[in-house]
Order: sequence, then structure tokens, then C-alpha cells
Amino acid sequence: MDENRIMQERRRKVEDLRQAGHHPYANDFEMCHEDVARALEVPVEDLPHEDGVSEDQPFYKVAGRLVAAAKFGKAAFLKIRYAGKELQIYIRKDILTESEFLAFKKCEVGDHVGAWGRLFQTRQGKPALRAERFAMITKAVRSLPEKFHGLKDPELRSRMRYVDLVANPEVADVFRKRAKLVSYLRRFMDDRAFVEVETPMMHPLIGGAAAKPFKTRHNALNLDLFLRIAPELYLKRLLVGGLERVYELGRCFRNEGLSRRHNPEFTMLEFYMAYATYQDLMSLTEELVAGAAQVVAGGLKLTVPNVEGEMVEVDFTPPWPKVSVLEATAAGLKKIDDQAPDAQALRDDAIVTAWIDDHDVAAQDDALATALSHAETWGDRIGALFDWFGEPALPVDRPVFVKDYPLAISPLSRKKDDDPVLVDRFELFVAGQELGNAFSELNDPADQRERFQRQVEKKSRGSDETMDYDEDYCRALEYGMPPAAGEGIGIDRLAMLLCGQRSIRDVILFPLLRPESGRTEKKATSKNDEQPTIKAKPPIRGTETP
RNA sequence: GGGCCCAUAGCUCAGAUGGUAGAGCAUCGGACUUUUAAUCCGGCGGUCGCAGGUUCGAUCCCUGCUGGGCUCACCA
Repeated sequence: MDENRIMQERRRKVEDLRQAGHHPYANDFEMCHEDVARALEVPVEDLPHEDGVSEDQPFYKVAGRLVAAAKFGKAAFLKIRYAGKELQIYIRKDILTESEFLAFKKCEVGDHVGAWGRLFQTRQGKPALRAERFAMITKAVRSLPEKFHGLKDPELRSRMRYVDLVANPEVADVFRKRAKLVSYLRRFMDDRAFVEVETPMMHPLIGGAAAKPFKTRHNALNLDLFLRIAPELYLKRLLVGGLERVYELGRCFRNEGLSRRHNPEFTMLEFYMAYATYQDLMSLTEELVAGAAQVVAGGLKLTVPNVEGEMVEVDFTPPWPKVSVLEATAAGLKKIDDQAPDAQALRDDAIVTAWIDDHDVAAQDDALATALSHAETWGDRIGALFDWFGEPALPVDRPVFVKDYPLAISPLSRKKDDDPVLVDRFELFVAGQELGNAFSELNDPADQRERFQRQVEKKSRGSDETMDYDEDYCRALEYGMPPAAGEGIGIDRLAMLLCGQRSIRDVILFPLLRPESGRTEKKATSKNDEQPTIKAKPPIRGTETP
């Protein structure tokens, strides 16, 4: 039976309902939003069997999507779902009107139906609502996926999320948890006197992170714009203006490939706190993430997907270990060469370059070779070595702060007062995955101008992921930005951890997909039943945490 | 963009060394007033992703294309 035939049958039922005086898309059924949940709260033992149902019992008015039906001709059990809860409705021909029973006969899995009645316990000891009234509310003309195996094709699941959510109820749970996480984050920030702001998503300049942007255009102003890769520079302008604690929870866009951990459009929590340091933010981050684990996942010891997609145990109980970039890198190098330079020796660029040459590490890995060939300074080289050797060697059973990054790869961070080749910065790693990036902010306008200048020079040498020189931002700093620390946390990745999802696509309702082609336009045979093509309008996507 | 794998009914999947194909669910008709993937009987349902090639014959082998998955690269 092809899909058109199924739809024709169902459209026929729509007409049958109309002719019998029913509205197949009614919106006048009186129900109570709380009743499905309330009905399920009543202990089954307290419910009478069907023959004991009396008019003294409370009346429930429920509605929902029909997700299962066991029909027997003159009776039936229907299972409806509303707000993630499922309730059985027991239908008997002899208590419904003839018209209601006809509506019941026309209903099938996928339709929205409603019933009024009292509760009883079935012979199997389950609660059920004995329908004294029944109504078809909305007829579905497409059939839901097969009930036992559901919808599995990953592409169809994200392309037709509306079906996925119905067919795989645990998917809805993930997104309810994500909503809980987001509201928790707002509460957390609001409780600490942070002001939530919304800054532009369309930027005339690229800034705040190292990434390739999406381009767009404003016609009336004849202006080329970029979708923001980070809100950082606008938020810090607000520090200048006197909003000493600000945060923004919103979308960023990075023009990159897709992976299990990257979506071109992603959500970031970014916040700035005047008169605080990156050390202060470590404690705040511990509090924030551990609190989120409690609220969303109900505990501090969680099973989460690691960077490889395997499920591992992580203990979020603060405080978390801290390790410097140089220490972490040295530890990683030791694993492949016990004569490798230690953290102190790594400070010497001659030793670093000699070790790289001696061990011919570039020859072992094309990507590392590329990274090293683009590394212009000691700091770039340390950054590359940390990525390849330090990161994989980080502890994975607890979250870990990696701190004190080289200046060269941190154009917006404050130099360490006692060690100016490094900056007051940390990144948070959980199960090998980068979750957040934070630093004490650079507020010396002259220094910032030099750093921008270096970015511009780098771009002129061919790099496509550098920041533009933001003159207005420098002007703002010249009015005096209070000392501050700021942080960005990748919310999609945090949601992956707390919801135990391996793929970022499983925590984003509508991840970017190629536009649909071919697969739904195959047949449009019947004359008045053209098969409408499903158009999934792909949102743009973004990627990483800062 | 590279590598590997995949595409059979609306959904989940079988299948034939190359002889044009099956199950369950869904759907339609019938029976059935306590089901939990209800059951029983009967029916409908396929350009085996698209286009070429080899062959007497291709859904199966080959090539290309399209779409997808994993992965690497790009990317914090």
C-alpha cells in the first residue's frame, strides 16, 4: 500500500466525519490541561474496577494524540499521549452516543482525540479512563512510523523532527532537559546580578574568536555583514558602559564542517564579570556546571559521551583539577618520548623546534604538519603541540581546567603580570571535549591595538581565521573598561553531556541538513492527491564553543 | 574535499552464485465488550535510489550520479 493510498483512505475518513456532522479539525473540545497528569497520580489500588465506577468519582476531561489502539468491535482501549504522559481510555459502545461511537470507529493511531470520564482499574491493574464522552479532535492523514521499531533513519529523524518526537518519546525528554538546562542557566546568572543582554548577530567585522564566518548582506545600507562568530566584543563594550555583569545566551555561527560535535549554528552562554579574574571564573564555572548536572541529570557522577563518542563516567564534584598548558603538553609528549622536554624546557622555543625536528612529528600526521607549518611563533607551536599531544593526555574521569595559554593564540586575553608570554586564560575540558573558554580580559587599549595589528598581518599572510581590526572596540577600551573576566560555554555540548547524547544533532531540534531532494517527490500519481514535498527549511548552523 | 560503508513496501527489515521479491507493523474488508507490539481470517500495497554498461536476461555484476551514515581533514 503506497503512501498515497493510505492518505486517500484517511482523507476519505475526514469526509466521512464531516458528513456525520463531526469537525475533523475541531477546536471546541473542552479538556483540562492538568487532567492527564492528575489521572496518573491517583494510586491504582484506590480505583474501583469498572463495575464499581460511580458518579461520586471525579470527572476527567482529557485529550491527546492517539498512540496505540486495541479495538474489539464494540469496545476498545486507546492510549493517548499528552505532555509526555500516556493514559488509557476505555471505549464501550453502550455508553457512547451513536455519533460518538462513529467518531471512534474512524479514529486511528496518530489522530488527536478527547474523552471525558471517570477512572477505574483494568483487570490488568492499570488505570484507565472510562469514556462517557468521546470526540475526534484532529484527523492525521499521514500515518506514523511503525510502532515497535519507530523511526530510525538519522536523516529522517532530524529532517522530520515533528515525527521523530512522536515516534521516539525519549527524544522529547532530551529537549525538555535542554529547556531545563537553559532556564537553569538564566536563573544562575540572574541570581548573581548578571544582566541578560542581546547584542547584534550581524557584524560588520569578524571578531571575538578564531573562525570563518558566514556572509550576509543588508540591501538598503548596501552593506556586507557577517553572522557573528562570538558576541565577545559587544559584551565588553557594555562593561565600559557600566553593565558590570552581563551575559548573553544565544546563537553563534561558524562556517565550518559538520561533525558529531560541531553544528555550524550553535548556542553559547557568554558572560563578563567586572573586577573578577579568570581564577574567580574557575570557581563560578564549577558551581555553574555542577549545579546544572544536579538540576538536569540529578547527580554529580554522570555517564557522558567522551570525545570519541564512548560513554564514560565523569565525577563533577568540585573542585576540579587544574593543569597548565605547558604541564599538560609536557605530560602528553612524555607519553611518546620519555626524553621529551618538561614543562620548564618547553618555554624555550629553540628546544621546542629542535624536538619537533628531531622527532619528525610533522611527518607522522598531515594535520599536525599543517598546523606546525602555519605556526609562526613559539606560542603557535605550543598551541599545536597541546592540541595533538596534551589534549588527549588530559584526565578524563573529572572535568579539568587547562590554564595559562600562550599569548600568541589569545589575542583578547590579559597577559600574566609575572609571565607576559602567557595569558590569564583557561579552557574547560570534560571527557576530552572542550566545553568552555575563559580569561581575564585585556583592557589596555594600546596592547589591544597591537594584538589586532598582529591579526591583520596574519590575515595578509593568508590566514582565514583571524580577527579584523575593530577600531570602535579600541575606542571603547580607551574610555576605560574595568578589569574583568569573561567566559563562553558551549551549551549544545553541555546539553550533550548532561543528556548523555553522543551527537550534537541529538540536542539540536533542527540541525542543518542539505535541502531535501528526490526522496519525497517520487510519486504524485492520483489526480487530486498530489504528494506535497516536505520542505525542511534548513537553519544555518554554527560550531564550536569559544 | 579524502577514505570506508549504505540505499528493497508508508515504517522496521529479510532475500536471491544473475531468472523482475518477502515478513512484521501500518492500511482496507470481516469477527471480537479488558488491551499493553491485542488476536484470528481475507485483501490491497514495490520502476528493489537515478542513469548508463555487461548479459538471452540486471534489483543483484561494472561505471557514473544523487542522497545518507561513520571517519579523516577543515574547525575550539
